[in-house]
Amino acid sequence: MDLSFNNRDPVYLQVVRYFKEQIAIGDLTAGQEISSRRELAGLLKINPNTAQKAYKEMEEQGLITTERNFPSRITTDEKILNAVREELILEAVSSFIASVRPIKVPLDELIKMVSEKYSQPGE
Amino acid sequence: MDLSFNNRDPVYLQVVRYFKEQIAIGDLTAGQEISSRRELAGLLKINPNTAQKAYKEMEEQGLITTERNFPSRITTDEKILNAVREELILEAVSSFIASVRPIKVPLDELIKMVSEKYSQPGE
DNA sequence: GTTGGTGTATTAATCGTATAGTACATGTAT
DNA sequence: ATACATGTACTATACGATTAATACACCAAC
Repeated sequence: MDLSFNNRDPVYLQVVRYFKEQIAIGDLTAGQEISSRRELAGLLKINPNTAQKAYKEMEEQGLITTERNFPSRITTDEKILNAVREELILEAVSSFIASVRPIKVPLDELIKMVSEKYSQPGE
Repeated sequence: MDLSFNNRDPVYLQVVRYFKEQIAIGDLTAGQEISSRRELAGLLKINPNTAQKAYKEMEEQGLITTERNFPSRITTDEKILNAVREELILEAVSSFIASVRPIKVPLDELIKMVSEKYSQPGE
């Protein structure tokens, strides 16, 4: 589990995002059991309450389910799972477009830069 | 001056970004006089200190210069001015790539979505 | 010299986030 | 039964960033 935090966004949201990415690429699949709050907190060296907040957020979004005091699981609702990938991509694209539109950059220049950067392994 | 704020990013940074965009598209040019802190604050309905913080940030980045208590001006350093556009675009592209790389989206899918979204007038 | 507009500096108040600490109910395993 | 791990809930605190409030120094114009 490699998760490097940035300072701007709330930690619990970065955790949520990490799980969404894992779902999007299929590393987390329907019904799969995930770490307990306390275990995750230990792994990421965050406070258990922060982990709890992240899980609660995911719960409200329907990404995970928890029955009684069993370890939480990824939802089995394929509809939700499939939507995650689309959601992440759409958000990224929308945000990108919004950033760049005011500057009136020609589309082909954008595409060229994206293509070059995307191939490069370096950051 | 149309600047709509979002709630996540600090206002003073959004102001800085706005000025950078104006510089990038040539609406603000070398040596041009800009609003005073208080005037800007009145226009945007923000606290004068927030305007001050934005201007101070721009000053530190060399975007504007202030002599004594004269109104601040856009720098005449063309080198800096030309770099602004590149900087904004590069930041946007880098951030976009960083968001999307973990999801392993095929490049052509990305390009397709960007192209479609960029043409659409709607948000 | 007084007024009013500059930029600047300092301090106070606000707010979201993160953390700490604790407690509780539930269920499993020994 | 006991011990332990689970999820959940609640309060309190700390901290940093942001914003607000105020005051000050400077200078031009009248």
